[in-house]
Amino acid sequence: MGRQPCCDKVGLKKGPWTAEEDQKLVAFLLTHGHCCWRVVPKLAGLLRCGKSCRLRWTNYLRPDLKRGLLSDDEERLVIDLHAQLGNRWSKIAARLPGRTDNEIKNHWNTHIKKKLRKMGIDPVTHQPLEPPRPPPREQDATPPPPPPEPPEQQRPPPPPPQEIEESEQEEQEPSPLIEPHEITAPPPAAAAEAATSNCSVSPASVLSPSCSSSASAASAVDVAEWPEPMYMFGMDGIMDVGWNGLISGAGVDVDVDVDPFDHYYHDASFDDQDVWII
DNA sequence: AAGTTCGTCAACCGCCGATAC
DNA sequence: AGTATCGGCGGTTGACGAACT
Repeated sequence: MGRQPCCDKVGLKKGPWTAEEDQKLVAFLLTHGHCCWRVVPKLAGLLRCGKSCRLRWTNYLRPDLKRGLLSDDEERLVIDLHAQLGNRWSKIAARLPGRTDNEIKNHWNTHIKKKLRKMGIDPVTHQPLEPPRPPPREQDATPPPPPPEPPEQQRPPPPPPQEIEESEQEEQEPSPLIEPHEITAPPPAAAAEAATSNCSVSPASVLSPSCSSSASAASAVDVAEWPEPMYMFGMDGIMDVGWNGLISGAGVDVDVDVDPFDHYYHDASFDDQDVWII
């Protein structure tokens, strides 16, 4: 009955990821992509559950992550989108290329909330904050006070305006914005998303040998766009080791002449779909 | 200098819809 | 049709460093 169990949770490691674990996971996903997250940790030699691997990849290791503080423009966009969508962080993140829902959620809770309150704006309703009520008099304290505002997470998000609904319908439009042949070798992030809905990602489609030799395509990418992905490893050695070291360090037999991600050009004109062109 | 408080953010937890069996 | 798992999402936690006393 049903599927096979996700993973044997006994003996699995939890907590912060080590550089070695990052290396193994990145190397595996670069060479094999992922068919299903359940098997990734086993095949990559990690004592983690697939869920943890997916989280680590999507929130930290994905090469297309921007990282760093949100710009003012991004922050404004987050506020606008939050006013329309509420706490639907994944929807908001989908409209900010290179940002994760976790990152936006954290930024909202630690920065934007305070900022809005300082400006006299309720971060939940996006309406002006009510002026503070005068303290209740002694005799007023006896009856039970009216129920306080429910916690914000229990409140339903404001109804999204029509424009969002319409744009979301566009997102669900099955016809692709570009022809499939235009994407011959999606990067792991894209491959990962593709694999989510279709377990047919072949290793070659993620990092093909031809990919490593087509260094000319790297000219389409400003290498300066990738300092953060290097920073993302959070390990000092990676900056010196580079992708080759990263991969070979994990014992993966792949010849990578240059950064594998240099072969991809991220077309920022497609807001809702990360489109990668070689 | 030591102790305490505050802020940040990576990672976990639990839930839910979709889907495989 | 029913059950169990997967993948994804949002809320929360806890470790760590910075700022403050």
